[in-house]
Amino acid sequence: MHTHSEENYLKSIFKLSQLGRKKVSVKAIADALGNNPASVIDMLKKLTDKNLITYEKTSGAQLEAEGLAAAVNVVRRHRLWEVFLKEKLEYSWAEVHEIAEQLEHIRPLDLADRLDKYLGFPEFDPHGDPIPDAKGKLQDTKRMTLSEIECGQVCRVVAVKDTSTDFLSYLQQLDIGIGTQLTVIEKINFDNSVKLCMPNGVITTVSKKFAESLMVA
Amino acid sequence: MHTHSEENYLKSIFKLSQLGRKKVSVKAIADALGNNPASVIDMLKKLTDKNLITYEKTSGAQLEAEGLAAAVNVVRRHRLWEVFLKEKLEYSWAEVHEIAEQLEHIRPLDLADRLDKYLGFPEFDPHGDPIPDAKGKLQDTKRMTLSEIECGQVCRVVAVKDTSTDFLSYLQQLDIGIGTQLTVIEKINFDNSVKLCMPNGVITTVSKKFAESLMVA
DNA sequence: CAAATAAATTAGTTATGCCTAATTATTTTA
DNA sequence: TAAAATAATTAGGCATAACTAATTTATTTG
Repeated sequence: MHTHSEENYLKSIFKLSQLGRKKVSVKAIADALGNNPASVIDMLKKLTDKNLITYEKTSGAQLEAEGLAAAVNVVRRHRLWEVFLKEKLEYSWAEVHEIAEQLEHIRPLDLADRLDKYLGFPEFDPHGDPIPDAKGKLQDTKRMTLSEIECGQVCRVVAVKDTSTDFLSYLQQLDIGIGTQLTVIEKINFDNSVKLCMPNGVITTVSKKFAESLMVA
Repeated sequence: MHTHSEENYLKSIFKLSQLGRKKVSVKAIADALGNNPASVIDMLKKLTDKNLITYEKTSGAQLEAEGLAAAVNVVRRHRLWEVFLKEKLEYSWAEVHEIAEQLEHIRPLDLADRLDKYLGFPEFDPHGDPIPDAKGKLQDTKRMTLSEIECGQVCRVVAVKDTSTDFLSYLQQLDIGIGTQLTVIEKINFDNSVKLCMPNGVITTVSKKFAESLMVA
């Protein structure tokens, strides 16, 4: 099928396009993969030749049907292996990702289906992300505001309700953006403020107003 | 640590040296890996520079301590994954090898130890080959003649007791050599002849005399 | 033992997938 | 809007790990 590297690019484009706009910039991909933008261009050309993506100079990359299917499949394999590593081999939440990065490329494709069955068809990976089914259908996660999330739950930012500069710059200051994973540590009854754990482990408390302005899934 | 390719070469050298002499020829490695002899030479030089093997022009390759340890570790990982694929994912005897070829390279090394524990510290893989323990110690398999093998058991040829040309050329004709896997299908009471299944699925019947001349493990 | 055969080696090539440095486009922003 | 900053692109290179073709070294065998 596709090389490991091609799969990694497709996965990155998929994840980035899930967040922001449809067209994914070269820089975004380069940052996501830790590669040089020049290398990204090389690969985008290759993926275009294979009809996996649409890409024209200066515009961003966008997945074609076949590329999308391949990307979702990689995500599926990745998340299934994460469940395996966590549930069966007792790896911690933090360790599973890196190992799954390798396991996600193992062939044949029916390996994922067997693993899926063996694991009891899990719907979410250890990070709370939904696992696409064998047909590539992604659970559509219900969107809600951060204020509705229960204590201890993990969610990720999917949109903002308030687009004021004040709110956006505050988000930027907190290093929260579309896609950021947030864990709700505590909900303060007194004023409905919410204590959050950031992906890097930093703990922040945000106000009720803030929590009601952020859409998560 | 080492690249996938390096690991594959080390594993090959290990397996080949387990059978015949200590020094493994370029051609043997090339045949085992399906690579060109020229490619093998390139890699032998690289492995020599890394002190993983000893290799001088025209002589064969021999594993150094570090290379041996790495090779045994790859074998261990390979066989553990085979057990997983067979026992947990219900793959057939025949399918597990190819998939394990990929899985054996996944890092970190402690993945194998966790898998080992999870599988209940199995001693043999689905082909009947012993699984090295975490310290790299290989179960020393007891050698016996083919005639002593029970019905249904899998074994592999480790030596010949009879070195006559007649016997050796008969072996060659049957395509049986050192390392060949044999499955004992049936033992005929009448004359103690043995019905064998070859790795390619061909069924052959051999005499008592033959079975007593072949050392297996 | 010398010719024939087989094995080992060298030299040069290729495809992947990455890189740096230099250049060109596009956005920002003053 | 023009200069500055950021992003995209091109050109050229490098390492890995394979290859082919030509050559040298070893081993068989007549």
